[in-house]
Amino acid sequence: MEKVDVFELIERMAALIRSEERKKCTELGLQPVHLQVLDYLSRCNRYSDTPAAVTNYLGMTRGTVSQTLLLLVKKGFIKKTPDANDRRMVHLELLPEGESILKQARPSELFNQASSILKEIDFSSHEEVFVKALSALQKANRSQSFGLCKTCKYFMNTPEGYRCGLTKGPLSQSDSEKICQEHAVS
Amino acid sequence: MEKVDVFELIERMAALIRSEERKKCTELGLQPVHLQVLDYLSRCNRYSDTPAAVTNYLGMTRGTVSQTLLLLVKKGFIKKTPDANDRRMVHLELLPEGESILKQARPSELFNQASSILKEIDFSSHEEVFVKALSALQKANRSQSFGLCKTCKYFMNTPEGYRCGLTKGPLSQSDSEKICQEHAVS
DNA sequence: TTGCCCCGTATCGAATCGATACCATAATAA
DNA sequence: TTATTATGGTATCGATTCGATACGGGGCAA
Repeated sequence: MEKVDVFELIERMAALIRSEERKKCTELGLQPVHLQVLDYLSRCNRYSDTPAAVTNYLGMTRGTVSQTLLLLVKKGFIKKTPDANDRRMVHLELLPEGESILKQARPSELFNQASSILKEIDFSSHEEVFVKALSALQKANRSQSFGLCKTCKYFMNTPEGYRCGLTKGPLSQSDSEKICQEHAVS
Repeated sequence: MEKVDVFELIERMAALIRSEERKKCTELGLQPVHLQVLDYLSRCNRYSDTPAAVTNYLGMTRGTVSQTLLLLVKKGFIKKTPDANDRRMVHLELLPEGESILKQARPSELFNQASSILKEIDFSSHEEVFVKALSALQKANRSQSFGLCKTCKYFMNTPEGYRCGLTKGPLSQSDSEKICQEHAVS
């Protein structure tokens, strides 16, 4: 765990997943936060299915959470039921419609593609698993044509230095390690 | 890669990182999207440092991106420079202030803690690396007291079934695998 | 030149979000 | 018991964000 920072890799994967989710969200007419709330509600038990817990977990204010929940109720994704013992409290419950939206929003094709890419790879070390997992995600995401410059099929290593075969422009070491929009896999 | 879904684990880690970032964001008076833009700009080369690329990458509309960039310029985080050849285009550049904010917003303590936890663990299989990485993240995040019920120090396995030592309430199998707000590590 | 496409911006309206104030209930103290 | 404080949730307002639409200006091809 010394050469590569595993959590740096995880953060990169998280960013990739985030932007994928964002696209799904706009398709479904939701904000990313709404999905996060639904996701949380799908994974909490009866001690943590309250607005206050959502507030703590997501780091929003109570007022904002209250409104978000109002919206989710109005859309029919969740249900509120008062607590039997403490009448200040409210329990939240994910309705089938909410689960369905959640399932739609999950970038499952991306994951499936990435999984099958990952399956065919042999690993020599544990850090490598993360490296390969990230690159599998990036490959699976290639439809959007974003990726690291030096993994692009137009990337050329000439005697005069790195060069982009598409634009013919020279590339610095730093360039080659950054994201390019024109990224293509061979 | 059959028993546990690696990307399911990654998604969970992503969610954890997201909520951590959100907290940092509100502290810094920014929206999560702004950080995502800054992060992108720190990792793109001269073929992808334009508003259009940001638009594609984050899945927002051009108008929204334009406004976001306006705000980031006003705050002194980025700089715009027109393209020399194509005068329709604009190149974006992260300023030192922007890099500094980005560095502040990154949940580095969380990662450091998680890393050191992870370092002391032996792995028997490659999938296990992901399982342990998630649990390391959760442990490092314990200050917020969220975590899986069955990993809590109050979790009890009695002859009559699972039970919460804090509330004395019985727990179903499903309960025990969900997030609890009162989660504590021993 | 004309027409067309692309990049970026401006504007408007709907929605989100945080701050503040507020109400109801519970827990605690007097 | 009553008073006080703490807690969980809501309502309202203003600032901000975001998407839709329209627009201007530059490149490109016929």
